[in-house]
Amino acid sequence: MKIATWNVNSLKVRLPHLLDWLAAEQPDAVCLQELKLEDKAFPQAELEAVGYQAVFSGQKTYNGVAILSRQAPAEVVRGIPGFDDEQKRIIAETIGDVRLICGYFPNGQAVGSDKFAYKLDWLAALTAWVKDELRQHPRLVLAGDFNIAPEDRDAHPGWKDEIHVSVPERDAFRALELLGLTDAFRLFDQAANSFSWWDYRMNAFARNFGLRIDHLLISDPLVADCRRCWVDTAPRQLERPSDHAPVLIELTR
DNA sequence: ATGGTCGATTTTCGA
Repeated sequence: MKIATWNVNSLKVRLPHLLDWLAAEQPDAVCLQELKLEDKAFPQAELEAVGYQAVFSGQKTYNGVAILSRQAPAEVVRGIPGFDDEQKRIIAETIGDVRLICGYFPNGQAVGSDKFAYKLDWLAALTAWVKDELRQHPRLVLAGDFNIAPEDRDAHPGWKDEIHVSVPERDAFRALELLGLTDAFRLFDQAANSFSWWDYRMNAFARNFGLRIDHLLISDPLVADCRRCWVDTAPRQLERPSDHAPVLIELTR
C-alpha cells in the first residue's frame, strides 16, 4: 500500500499535475491540502475517471483538504470534533484497517502573532483528538502539511528563529510523537538537506533553500510494515508547480 | 537590500 501527502496550493491550478502524478505513481491513497476551492468546484468526476474516490472539505480561497483513495472510504470525519473552526483543515477516513487523518496545519505567520496562538490552540485540540483516534484505530496515519520543521536538519541553515522551527511548535510536534506516532521519513537513511517545501521567491528551489514540513506520522503497527518513505521532487520541477512536493510511504500491506 | 513569487481576489492578503 502506498500513501502520499501533497499540498497542491490550488487544486484548480494543479489538477493537471495531480492527474499526471497519480498515473505515474499509482498511490493507493493521497492526502491533499490547500485546495483553495469550494466543494461544488471539487473535480470529483475527473478523479473518479482515473480510479479515485474522493472525500473533501473545502472553502472559498483558503485552506481545504481532501483524501483520494482506490478503496471506498468509511467513517469520514471533517474537522476536529469539538473544536469550533471555520477553517477547513482536517478530514479523516478509514480504508480497510487503516485510519488516515489528513491535516493542513495552520501556518502561524510569525512567532507571537494571533495566528501563532491559533496554531498552538489548534495543535493542542488535534493532539487530544488523535489520542482518542489511536485508541480506536491502532493502524493510523497522520499526514499533511504540518507547517513545522521538527529538527534543525529539516530547515536550510538560513532559516533560524522563525515560524515553523520555534520551540513551542517543535514541542507540539513532539507531543504528537509521544502519543505513539513516528515520523516515517526518519525510519530510513535520507540525503542531507531533504526538504518538502521551497518558497517561490528568491530561486529557493534551485538553491535547495527549503523546509521539511510535510510529514507522515505512523503508529507502531505501521512502523513494522513501513518499507520506504521519500519526497518526490519531480512535480516541484515542473512549470507552474506547487511550492510543496509530495511525500510518500510504502507499506507491505 | 525589508525585496522577492504565487493564487485568489482586489484595490491586498495569506503563504
